[in-house]
Amino acid sequence: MKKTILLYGTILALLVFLLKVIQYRYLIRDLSIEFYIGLVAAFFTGLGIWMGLKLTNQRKKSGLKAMTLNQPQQFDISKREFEVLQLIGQGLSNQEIADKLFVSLNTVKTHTSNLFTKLDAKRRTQAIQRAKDLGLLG
Amino acid sequence: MKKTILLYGTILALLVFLLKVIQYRYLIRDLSIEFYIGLVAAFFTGLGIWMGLKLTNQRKKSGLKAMTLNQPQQFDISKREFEVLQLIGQGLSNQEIADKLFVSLNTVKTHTSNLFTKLDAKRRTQAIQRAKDLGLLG
DNA sequence: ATTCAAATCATCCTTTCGGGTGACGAGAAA
DNA sequence: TTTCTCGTCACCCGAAAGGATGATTTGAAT
Repeated sequence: MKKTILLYGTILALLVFLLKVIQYRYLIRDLSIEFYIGLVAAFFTGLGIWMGLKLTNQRKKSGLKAMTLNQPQQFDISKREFEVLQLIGQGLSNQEIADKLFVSLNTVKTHTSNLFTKLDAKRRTQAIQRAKDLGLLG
Repeated sequence: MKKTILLYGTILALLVFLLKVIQYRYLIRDLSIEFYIGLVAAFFTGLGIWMGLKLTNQRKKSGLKAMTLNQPQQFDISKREFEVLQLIGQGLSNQEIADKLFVSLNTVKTHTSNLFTKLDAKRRTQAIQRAKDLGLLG
């Protein structure tokens, strides 16, 4: 980051210097101040976009780190609860989850209740949101 | 997009004009051309970063799958239904959606019913999944 | 003017969810 | 051994969600 700022400042200084040189060498100072400004504006707009992309790329990288799946244990979520959470995220009903995990509907409901408490969610749709924010789900 | 370009050009023109005015009014033209350039550079760098973020935000949501979000109209989903769909995706209950959109609970239920039919989903959690698969939600 | 889609709201009814509580066995940890 | 967590299951009850159907209004298109 410091490198970027330094590079940035250097480019700016160089550009100013370059313009100065052109200015004093060819004496076109009065002819096209607008041209200069337009040039600088266009150049730095592009540079800004580039920087913006770089910044978002870093965010994507950090997002990918989160995408490498945070461990549910870090949020007091047990393995079984996490299984249920994943199935909820896939849009399954409690009954379908129960069938898929070979347990009773009541068991699934217990797990979901605990999940909602631990994720601070009131609904399963909210739980999905929370889980994704926490990097627990893709 | 055209609006953005127009706005952009307008801002640029205004800035140039402003500098011109300052230049001829206070006769400080020779004193600080670097200052002008720096100002313009900083301003347009910020503008570029802002534009870059705007551009990447729109592509960020779709992630690895597609570059742009699909339009809900392509799936016979009306604007209002899409609004409801988005709020569902944010984990809101029907009542909360009704409050946020200033309509009755029954209206929201009608929209959700139509959504489930159009998305071939049985539950709202499933609808979220389908919508994301179709590139309708981030 | 007529047609049509969208948005709105309603009623009735069923299913699913969610909260609260209690219980019991297995295994790990103290 | 005792304690504790985890996973399992049950019951009750209220809230939320979902299905089916019909009605009204408004705005846009024909």
